[in-house]
Amino acid sequence: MADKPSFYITTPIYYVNAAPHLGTAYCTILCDVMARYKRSVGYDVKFLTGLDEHGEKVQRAAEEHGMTPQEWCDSLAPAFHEIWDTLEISDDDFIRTTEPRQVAAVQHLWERMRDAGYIYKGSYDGWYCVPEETYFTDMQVVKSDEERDSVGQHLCPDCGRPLERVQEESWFFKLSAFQDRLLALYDEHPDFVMPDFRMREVRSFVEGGLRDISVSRTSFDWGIPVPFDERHVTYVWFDALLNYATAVGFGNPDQAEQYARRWPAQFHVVGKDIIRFHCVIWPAMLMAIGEAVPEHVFAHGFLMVRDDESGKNVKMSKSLGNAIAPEDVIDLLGVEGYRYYFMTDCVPGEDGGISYGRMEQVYNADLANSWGNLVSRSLNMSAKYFAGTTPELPEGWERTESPLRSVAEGLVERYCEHMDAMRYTQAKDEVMELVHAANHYIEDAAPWAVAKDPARADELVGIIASLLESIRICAHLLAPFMPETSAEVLRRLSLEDQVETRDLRAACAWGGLVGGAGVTKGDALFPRL
RNA sequence: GCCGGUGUAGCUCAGUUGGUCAGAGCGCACGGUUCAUACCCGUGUUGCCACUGGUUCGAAUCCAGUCACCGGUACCA
Repeated sequence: MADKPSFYITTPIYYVNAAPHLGTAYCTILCDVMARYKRSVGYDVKFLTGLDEHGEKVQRAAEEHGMTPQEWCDSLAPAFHEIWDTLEISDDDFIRTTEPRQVAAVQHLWERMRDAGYIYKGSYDGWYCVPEETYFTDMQVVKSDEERDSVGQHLCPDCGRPLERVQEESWFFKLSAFQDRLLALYDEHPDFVMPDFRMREVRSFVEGGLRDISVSRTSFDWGIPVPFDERHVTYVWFDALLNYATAVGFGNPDQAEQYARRWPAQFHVVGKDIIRFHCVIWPAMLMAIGEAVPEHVFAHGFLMVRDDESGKNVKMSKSLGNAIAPEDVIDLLGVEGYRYYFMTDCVPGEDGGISYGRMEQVYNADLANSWGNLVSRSLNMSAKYFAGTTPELPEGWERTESPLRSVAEGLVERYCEHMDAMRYTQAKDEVMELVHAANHYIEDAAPWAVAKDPARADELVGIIASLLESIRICAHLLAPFMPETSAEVLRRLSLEDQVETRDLRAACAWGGLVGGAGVTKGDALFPRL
């Protein structure tokens, strides 16, 4: 275990009040594919996801339901575990910010921050909407006033009623002190923020100057108490962001070894709406207490609903009635089709235009017609021509020339290069090239004709063997996207012992097929829609 | 307003440092085939490479301007 390099990847912690939706699932699957891929190339992976359970909104929702905040959170958490199980998410840890480990870590952070001198007490000024019981910042108010042409009136952005000016004592984090160090970080690590256009956005934001941020509240109490000022509870940044460090033992002497091994994280995958917290505030917090900053923050785009008629992308929303739920997609494509569609048809980093029409297209073209049918026709022929088994392989068969062998040459290297950079669409294209080549090869080689001529028996062995070998390799490469389908394909080739790969390059070397082994044709992997 | 980006076949997009760069996949049309999930294979798809100027022997590829669209512009997990 310890001899393998560590790879630590995280999703954001999702806000417990909102049920898991297509966007959170998308982000989590992005991470899962990376986690599975990294395991297959030999990393000791830790994949973390979890829930953000503190805050005023949770407290209020709990009261409305006649529960304590903790009871309320406990009642919502199972929905997340369920959907992640359904979607084959292979998380190694699931953190909830109400857990003792998080409370201890956050309080430890406060002490370290205070000792380092980056915390001071000040006053948080803002606007409060009494009927809505919500706070707004100056910026939010000004922006909404500009939008509705009511400048100077200070109306609630949500309900439009007049706001009250409020002042609240608060602890502040000296974010302003980190401008230069953040810019230096961006210079030294241009891929700290990915994709690169997000890096430019972050940089120009920081170049514009930084303000200190309020990190505690006294107006509600559902939060982690500030250890040296019990009237205050921790506000989102210090609580939520720290979860990534907490989960690997930050501030816990009993877990010093794990922390040393796991931190810093390799990847934080986040939505583009929260990059500032991850790319500015979070590294500044870590710098303040002298801890290492994460290697990469990857910002994914939003899923937009694409109108197949007009070609326009529209935001998903309940009011527009165009929202798509994970369950809807599962019903249409199945879990593996779901994962494949979102991972290979949306460019990570950019907004994805999704539609049911497109889902069907991709599923039928790639999964049913190309990949599924290739497996089907190949296994069928092997079983038919070789009495229910793979052909007996002559000594050194893997060294004989074959059109498919040359397509497979270097494939795993090209694939890995793309996967490492989260270019899933391109990694998939590489694999599909072999799938298409194999389908093409069947046409050229016409094994059904060869099979009719006993004198060409050796030729038939070569054809079927290279087909099955190509399928075996594709199954390995598609496994991060569709783990169960790949496992099933390998099982049908009697290669169940290859399912848990720890050395993908070796697994994808030409020649891993076992001859004379049972072949199961089985049902269609992806029935056409 | 300011900063950044994009504009290439019906759709999604590739096109490195300017000279087979006019491409791929999907969709669609037609033809062929049968091992297979009515699949697969082949052929085709009449594109002012947004517009206008400029640099150059030569630009989708460099420069300037115009138009259109998108993202960012601090407390939204």
